[in-house]
Amino acid sequence: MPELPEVETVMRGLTPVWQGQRFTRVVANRPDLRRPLPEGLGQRLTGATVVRLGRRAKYGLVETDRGDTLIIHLGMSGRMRVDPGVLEKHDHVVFETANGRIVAFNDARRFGSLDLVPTEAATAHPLLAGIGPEPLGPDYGLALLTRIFAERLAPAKAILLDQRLIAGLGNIYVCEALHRAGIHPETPGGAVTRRQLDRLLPAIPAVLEEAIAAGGSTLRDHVAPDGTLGYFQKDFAVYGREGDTCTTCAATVSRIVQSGRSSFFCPSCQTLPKGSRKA
DNA sequence: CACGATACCTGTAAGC
DNA sequence: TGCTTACAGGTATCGT
Repeated sequence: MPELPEVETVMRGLTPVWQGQRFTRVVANRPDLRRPLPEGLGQRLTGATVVRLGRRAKYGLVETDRGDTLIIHLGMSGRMRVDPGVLEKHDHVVFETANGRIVAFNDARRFGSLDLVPTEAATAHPLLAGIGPEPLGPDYGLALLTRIFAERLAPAKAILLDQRLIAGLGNIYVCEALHRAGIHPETPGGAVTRRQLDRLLPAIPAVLEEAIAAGGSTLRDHVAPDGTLGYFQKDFAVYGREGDTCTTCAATVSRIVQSGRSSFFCPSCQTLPKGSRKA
């Protein structure tokens, strides 16, 4: 699930709960998620104070005064439940802080992961080392888009999903950004026109920032009404709207499958450039 | 190297 | 109602 905006929202929601707080108890209820949990996670975190919370791509980062950084990935179904009251199935790791707050990492499918590494090694961590520029960061621009699309045969959809090329985009926001830019998801990267790139350039940060704003607005006092952080409702133009009317024109939204994943698009707004063939 | 297919795991909704 | 199937917002790995 969680793509860049959801992870950003989760970390912003956790900030007032954890910032400056000391972990008093951290309990893992199972030995692994997608991968084994770090050895001695509870012991290593207990007594440490959170100095900073942040995000890189779809990874949440929690830096402590012991020089360690907790790296959180929510996978497809991961959520942070704040002050959950009663623990539920799939509350795999439970964090208690000195302010009496409780946060449960809940992940039914266990595609998520947690790791704890020295802060100076965090950016070199295998999970983070190969990740491309942040679309809301200083290295994002037309030069980046031009570079990642140029001379590629892979479809535009696959290029934007590739975390090594650009960070944080997932299935929803790629579909939405391509729709705004008028790019058919099967357009080979190298066939995307300059005109389309000019539209994509503002479309990507716009869909992300609008989603962050929508997530933030669901966080009344920084925690969603049901105590969970990780999912929020947003109205999408094409994602999940197969068979419905396009929000921009009168056409019907289509769904195709590309490398095993659904792509939603408007066949009227999003066209293949003349002369190009589907990737 | 670049790309697509598959596996990982559980829950939910739709179809029969 | 029950059983079966398809699908879900991600990514690592293994083919071709």
